[in-house]
Amino acid sequence: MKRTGKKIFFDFISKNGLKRSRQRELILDAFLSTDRHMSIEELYLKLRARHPDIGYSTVYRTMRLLVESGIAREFHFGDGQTRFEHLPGGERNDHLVCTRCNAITQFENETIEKLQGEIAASHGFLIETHKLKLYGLCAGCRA
Amino acid sequence: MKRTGKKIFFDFISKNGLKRSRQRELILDAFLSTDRHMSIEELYLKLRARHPDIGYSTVYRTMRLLVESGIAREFHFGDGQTRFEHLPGGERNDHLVCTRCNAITQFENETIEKLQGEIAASHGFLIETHKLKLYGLCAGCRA
DNA sequence: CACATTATGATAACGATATTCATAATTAAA
DNA sequence: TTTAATTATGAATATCGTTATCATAATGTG
Repeated sequence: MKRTGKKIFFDFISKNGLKRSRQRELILDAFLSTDRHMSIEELYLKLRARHPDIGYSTVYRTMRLLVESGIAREFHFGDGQTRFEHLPGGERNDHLVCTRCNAITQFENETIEKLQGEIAASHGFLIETHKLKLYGLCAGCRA
Repeated sequence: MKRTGKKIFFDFISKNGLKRSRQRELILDAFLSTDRHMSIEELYLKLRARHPDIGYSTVYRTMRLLVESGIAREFHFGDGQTRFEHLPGGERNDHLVCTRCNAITQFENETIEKLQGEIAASHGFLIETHKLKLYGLCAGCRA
């Protein structure tokens, strides 16, 4: 159990009366072993290369569990597919999204977050989370 | 033609060899007469109350035209449904979204936008647009 | 007014996601 | 360790929002 993410997930599993399975571990590994924002289909194809017996539904179901357990987070970038990112290591809510090549870069900015808090407060609003996406052209695509 | 939005839309219609229709005008009116972020279904239900002969498909098609003509803009707030907002009067990219009652309030903040520009610049990124959503509890739901 | 064109509404198709169900795997108890 | 109860799986089907198809109706142009 080298990975923190794995520990969190399997703790979640046992805490909720669920069961460990080969598939869940494989899907978790596939998810943890990439830095990209993978969609279900991408994860499925990646997995199927080595494990042709894994079903599409299982990937869906397991990704839902990863979200519930708090180690993954859903993201929608507007292409109709749900994508997932790692959560441990702090929430990553802010992204630069290239409208040409779809490259996604994350950033964070304390000042912006502070301002968000002030804006919310002035509306009597209590922030749970936020999402900030800057759409445009990345350095590569501008060149 | 009292409304600016109407003029823009029907100019777009004739400029593109399309035709005016009773339905298009009704849908446009329904859209213009609300401040909320309406989904297709909500618009359809609102319309059907007075005009039971309007079809679902026509609402979809017309909303696409409103977006193309530049007077409406799509938004996704994570509930799986596309919602539309008025465009004239400046882009509105920043929202407070209540996770309990789904109320949506817009805001804008120059300082945040300036910081966005700086962040993008430091990545060699050219911003075309942005979306900022603060999720949490609105004043009403906190009480 | 005629005719060519576009719009309509109903229905079917669609893609992403969710659910069903019979079978298989896992865990807890004995 | 075998059993028994429970949960997980994969395949197929259903669902939801959205889009396309198609025959008919409305529009607008000459």
